[in-house]
Amino acid sequence: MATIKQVAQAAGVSVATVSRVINESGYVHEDTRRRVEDAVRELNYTPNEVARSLYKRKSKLIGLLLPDITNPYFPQLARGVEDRLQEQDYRVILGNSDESREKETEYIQTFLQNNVVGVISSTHAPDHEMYTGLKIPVVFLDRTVNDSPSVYADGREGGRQAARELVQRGSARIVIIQGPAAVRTAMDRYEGAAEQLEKLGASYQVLKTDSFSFTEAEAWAQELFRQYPDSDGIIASNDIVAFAVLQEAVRLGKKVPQDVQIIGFDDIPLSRLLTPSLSTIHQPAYEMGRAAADLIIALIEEAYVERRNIQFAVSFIERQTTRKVEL
Amino acid sequence: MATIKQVAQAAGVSVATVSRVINESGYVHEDTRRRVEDAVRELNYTPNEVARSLYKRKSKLIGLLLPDITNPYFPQLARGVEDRLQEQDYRVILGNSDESREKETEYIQTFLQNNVVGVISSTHAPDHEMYTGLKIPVVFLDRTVNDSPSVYADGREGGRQAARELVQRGSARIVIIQGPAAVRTAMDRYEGAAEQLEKLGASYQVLKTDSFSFTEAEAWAQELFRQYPDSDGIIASNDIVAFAVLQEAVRLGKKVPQDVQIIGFDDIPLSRLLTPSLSTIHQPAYEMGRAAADLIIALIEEAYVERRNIQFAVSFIERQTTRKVEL
DNA sequence: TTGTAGGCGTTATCAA
DNA sequence: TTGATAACGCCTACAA
Repeated sequence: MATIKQVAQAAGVSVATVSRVINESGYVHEDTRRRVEDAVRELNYTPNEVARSLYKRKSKLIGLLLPDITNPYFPQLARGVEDRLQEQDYRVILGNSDESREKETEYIQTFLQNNVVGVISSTHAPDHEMYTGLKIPVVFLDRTVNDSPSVYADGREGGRQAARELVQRGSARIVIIQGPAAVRTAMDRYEGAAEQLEKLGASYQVLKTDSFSFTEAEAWAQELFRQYPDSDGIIASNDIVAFAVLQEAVRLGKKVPQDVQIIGFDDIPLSRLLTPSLSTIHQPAYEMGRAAADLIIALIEEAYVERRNIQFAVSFIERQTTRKVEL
Repeated sequence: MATIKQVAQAAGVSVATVSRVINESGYVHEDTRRRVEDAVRELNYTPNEVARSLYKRKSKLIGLLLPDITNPYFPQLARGVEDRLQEQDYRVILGNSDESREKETEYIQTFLQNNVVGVISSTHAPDHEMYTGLKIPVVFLDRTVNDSPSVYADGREGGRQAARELVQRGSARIVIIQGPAAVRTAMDRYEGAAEQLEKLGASYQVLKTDSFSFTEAEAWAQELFRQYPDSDGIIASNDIVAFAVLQEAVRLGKKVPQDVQIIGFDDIPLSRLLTPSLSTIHQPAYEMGRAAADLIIALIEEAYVERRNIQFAVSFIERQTTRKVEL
């Protein structure tokens, strides 16, 4: 990697002049500009971001903290974030927190040590001091936070929709699978569903679970039908759990959607390829990622940002785990 | 963020001394060490990695270049890489290349600008000059490369296994779905399968496809049964395609695995939750990610590294899209 | 229009 | 055992 000094030498000017042309700042004669540009090309020079970062006390790096990239919902968020950031010449440092405060703090710390200019986090502890004390902007992604910048989907409405669709399609003994109580979004979905079912005067049961993980999804699915064997409509806490529920239902010889209808949440890419394909509540994850990136960039680059809380609408995606509604 | 100067002042020593204690280098009196440590704690000081990086001309950053984190196979690799790197205090800058040379070069460039000390790449162009010209170590992940450090699974053997298992379970009109010709691993799988089928004297057909994407998987599945309606055994190019094939088979009223058996490749987490669950060739993605991280760290920190090419064994995971073999 | 020089936060060399 | 100080590569007053 060539340095600015070498370019200066090659072009027969001072480093200041080189700096001026590459940053397009200050005056520089057309001729010398050309000479410098030639030298830059010649030496294949690109500025050392580290030196820049040291001087300016800020970088083009943004920290992205996700619970677990392995969970099928997050890659889409990550991709959205990354794509948008990339377009604006920012780069992302990735961290998997596993919802652990300790890991989160550690990452935030090293983000800071690397002069990141902002962080996008999908955390359960948005009001933890590790965030509130931060001097750089933070955007909470997939988390509802009122007084801090955030991008999220309307989980509550999603829950309502799921409930509505199920009832409309004739389920009468509905079970809501409630996700981890600590996860705000999971609770939103649950509350929305419960609220709507009550409003409709439908009876329902609740199965409490405490994680979204692959491995445990199967166990819950079994538990579900053990406790509520005659349930005819399941509102799953997310698509993964819905996959497991479908599998268990089939194993028990139930017909889906005839005997039991299932609705997931998230609309991960594979739910369309499931057999039968999964009816679910769609969250525009990729767009949400992009929006979060947009927001953090705005917060970094602009003095004032109007819309600091961006809510995305969710939508019911009708596929094959729910019955056709009679018109 | 406190600086070393502030710590020095607080401890009543010079920055050199502070540097010595935090780096545990050179002599420093026990008493002053304590004073410094107190100051460090007091001010909550952590060294600025950017300044360090500038001086040392290297960072604790490693670039990770993946085709598309959204493809269910990659998050596991990424997680493995990230976990291991994190344990050794390295951080990862993530990039999605979409297999585009242009994007790859751009990322490599900015990685360099940020003083990354190594890159882990899952590229199709390992011998492109952007890699060969690099002065920092590169590990190719999920790509077979003979003369460069790499971590990969034995795709060829995977293909053979898939073929063997299918024949053993009675499929006689097998179709191999061949992935993108440009993708070495896809070709390995294909060749392994073809080779084994020939060896077994089994007849087979080939359906050529040119990407692994979600959206097109369905189209290929349709194409597959249009061209080979009486096929009774499918070796899919990966699990996603297998998902699509299963879906199409069911749609056509075929019974799986009675009428047609299906074998996937990768063993993405959701294939276990599919209904019927997907028989597939397992690649230890997470471990491969970790191994790649181990390898890059070794290449960075050690003068000589013995095992520069690490091959992982694959294994057949028997689930429900293949018949039980008669003993 | 251009160049000099100081400083960003660290580390390492060299004297003291 | 400790402290000045140069240097890493860049940017920006300020001077010329």
